[in-house]
Amino acid sequence: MDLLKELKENFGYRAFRRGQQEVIESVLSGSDTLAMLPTGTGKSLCFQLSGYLLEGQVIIVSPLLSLMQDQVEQMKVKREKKAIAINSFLSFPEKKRALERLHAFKFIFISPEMLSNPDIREAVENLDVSLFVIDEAHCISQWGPDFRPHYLLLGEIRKGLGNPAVLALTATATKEVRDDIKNVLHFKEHNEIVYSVDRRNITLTVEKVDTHQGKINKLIDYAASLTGPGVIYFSSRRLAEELASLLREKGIENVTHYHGGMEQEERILIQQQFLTNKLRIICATSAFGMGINKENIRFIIHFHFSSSLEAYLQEIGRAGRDGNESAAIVLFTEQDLSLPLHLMEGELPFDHQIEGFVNLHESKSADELYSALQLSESQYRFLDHYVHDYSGNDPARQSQKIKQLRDERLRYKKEKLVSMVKWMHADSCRREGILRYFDEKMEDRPADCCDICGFEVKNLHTYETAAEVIPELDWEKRLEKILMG
DNA sequence: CGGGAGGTATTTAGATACCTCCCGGTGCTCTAAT
Repeated sequence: MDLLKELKENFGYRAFRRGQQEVIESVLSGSDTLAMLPTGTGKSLCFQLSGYLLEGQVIIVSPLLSLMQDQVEQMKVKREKKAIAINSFLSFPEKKRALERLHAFKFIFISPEMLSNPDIREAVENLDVSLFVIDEAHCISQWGPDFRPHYLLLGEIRKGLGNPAVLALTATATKEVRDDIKNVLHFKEHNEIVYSVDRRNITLTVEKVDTHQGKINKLIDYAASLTGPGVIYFSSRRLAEELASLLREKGIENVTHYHGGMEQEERILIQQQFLTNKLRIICATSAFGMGINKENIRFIIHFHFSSSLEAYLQEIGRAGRDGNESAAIVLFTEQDLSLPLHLMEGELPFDHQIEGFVNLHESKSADELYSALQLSESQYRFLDHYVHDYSGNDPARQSQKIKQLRDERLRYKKEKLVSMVKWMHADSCRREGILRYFDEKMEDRPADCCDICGFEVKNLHTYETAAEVIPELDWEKRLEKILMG
């Protein structure tokens, strides 16, 4: 088959980007495929073109509603009408109608939660699915075991679909995480297509500061002196808000905050304004990022460091997609370690909660369990998921098993955190450190590599400011469309 | 665990010092009430 010809006919492009052809060839050969391609490679083209060249339907599992809506919308702009997103944006009658005529669609976007619903499963199991795509597949490993356990059911769901070929797409996954993904999805004969995670145009800097106030002062300096669009990451919603308003008080314009506690509409609006250069700096929690396709982000500052090197790489990887020089700066104090540790521990159930749950879950409702054991949502989900795995055992044994699982998970997360902290404290090249973590070797050092290699932020090339504000997109209509489906 | 808010004591009427308490991220979906 002449893939180039198909590319030209279907998309009007004359050449593939790096990795795309290889992925499509693997998918068309019928093998399961795990593709790790750098951000901005055009991963969705891989499953779209493959879909056109295969007989049956394509199911795409996506972690975020906004991501799904966006992809469907983009496909519709390109005159692909046979794409639909099945999610909670649909009203009950809309959902019912969509399920009745699901066979009429070629590309079906869906969340792992929705896909686990028995009615939906029945509907999709009647389809003729030729490709099962998992977008942002690292979520399986990053979120599956506690935050979003439905990710762990995808292997079973695949079986129900008649074992179609799988395409798992991600930009950052260590070898360990890739193995995890393959296990959960029950990979059979497969190809792994892995490209380097190195982003040569992003310089890496870690700055140790003595106090919290010292970090704030540094942040103000950077926000005032760095040009171009940037994102500042925080691990607290309150601080993201406070620092955004402090920066505005200091005369820095077009700054706002963004986090998961805000209204969906407001979040979409901020993304749009950032994309069109009406906002320059976003003070955000980790909620900001996935699905942000902005070419000219010039800097990413971490006011709080990420809880793993993978997450860090995802976050800084949003900079410099246009290939121009960009900066990643971590500001840290030794005291910063307590917050992520605390968050990790609070996410999983404590001993007494495990024991209580094991004893009470059969006689009490979910609401009663929540209040009797003072459970958070993620603690409840963890317990609810694993209590069934050991239902044959006596309560003491059951509790012991669940505690073991919790300890393992906690250890796993702490190890990731420790790798991040060690990396920040290291006195050897930062780029080499990251590449080593991903089992890569550095071939060729870029000129502006990292602070250890002699790079100083003050020498950062002054960029052409993206002064040009992109003409008013009709965001209100867009917003309405996204919200109304 | 650390930072911020708010209260109290101290010392002398506005401000500082110290204590205690509280809070802290990521997203999906369903249901019930409006």
